[in-house]
Amino acid sequence: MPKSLPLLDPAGTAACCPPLSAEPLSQAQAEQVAPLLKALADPVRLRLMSLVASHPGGEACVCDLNNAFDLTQPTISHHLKVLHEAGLLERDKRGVWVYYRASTQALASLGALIGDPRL
Amino acid sequence: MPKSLPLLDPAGTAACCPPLSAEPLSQAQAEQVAPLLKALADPVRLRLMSLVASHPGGEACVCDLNNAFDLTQPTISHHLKVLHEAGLLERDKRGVWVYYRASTQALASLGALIGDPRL
DNA sequence: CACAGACATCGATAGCTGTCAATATAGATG
DNA sequence: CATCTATATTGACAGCTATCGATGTCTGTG
Repeated sequence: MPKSLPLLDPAGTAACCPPLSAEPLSQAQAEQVAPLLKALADPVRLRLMSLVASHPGGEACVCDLNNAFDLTQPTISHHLKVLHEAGLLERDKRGVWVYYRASTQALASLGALIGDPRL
Repeated sequence: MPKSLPLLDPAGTAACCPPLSAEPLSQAQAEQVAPLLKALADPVRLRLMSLVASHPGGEACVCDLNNAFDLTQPTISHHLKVLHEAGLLERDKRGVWVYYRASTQALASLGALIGDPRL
């Protein structure tokens, strides 16, 4: 049965941390957050996230994404896997097609951590 | 004379882009933003940013930072250089000591781009 | 000037990563 | 079952990067 889960820890990762400038991140926290940023820190993956997030309906089919780049299909597949394993993209296979959807929670947490509210 | 500058483009980089989910990033935009994320996408550098940003006065001396890690001084120096060249840390040499300060503008822009306001 | 301390740079090395071509898998369809 | 199409996996390779030890540079001090 669908359990009414706590709804936190979007990517099994980081809604964990106070903003960067509040108090210093522990090593454990840093090692938890870094992989998320690493997944995002690539031009192709940034555009993939953006394409998916801005797609009508909030999801995009791999077939659409492949055509947006001058890269081979395995390469795109690789980048999607990286983003998915980081918890930034959710997969949904429907028939022969696979749809990806951005994890708005994970993105929001990351954004909040980096873009300090104070200032 | 101090000019009342536009106040944008914090790191010569990215206050450039609409949030990820508004409309797809161009390749040029992605290639502009990715280096910032890459600089941040390392546990040591994340902690360095956090240590500096959360330090009283908003700045920290390298001598303080060195002791916070089990790494050699050249390695810390290297990471600081990466962050500085990305535009995320500002350097200020005062006598023998060097102080670093987080670029709150760059961080805010990045955070805004990633953590979509909608939702 | 000589020296000591703070920080940066250099050179080397092991490990990671983006890309591709080739191949596999899995769903739809005849 | 045979085949086509969409996506994933594998293996290989070039390029990047985190780290270190050694050394250089600059600054204050005796």
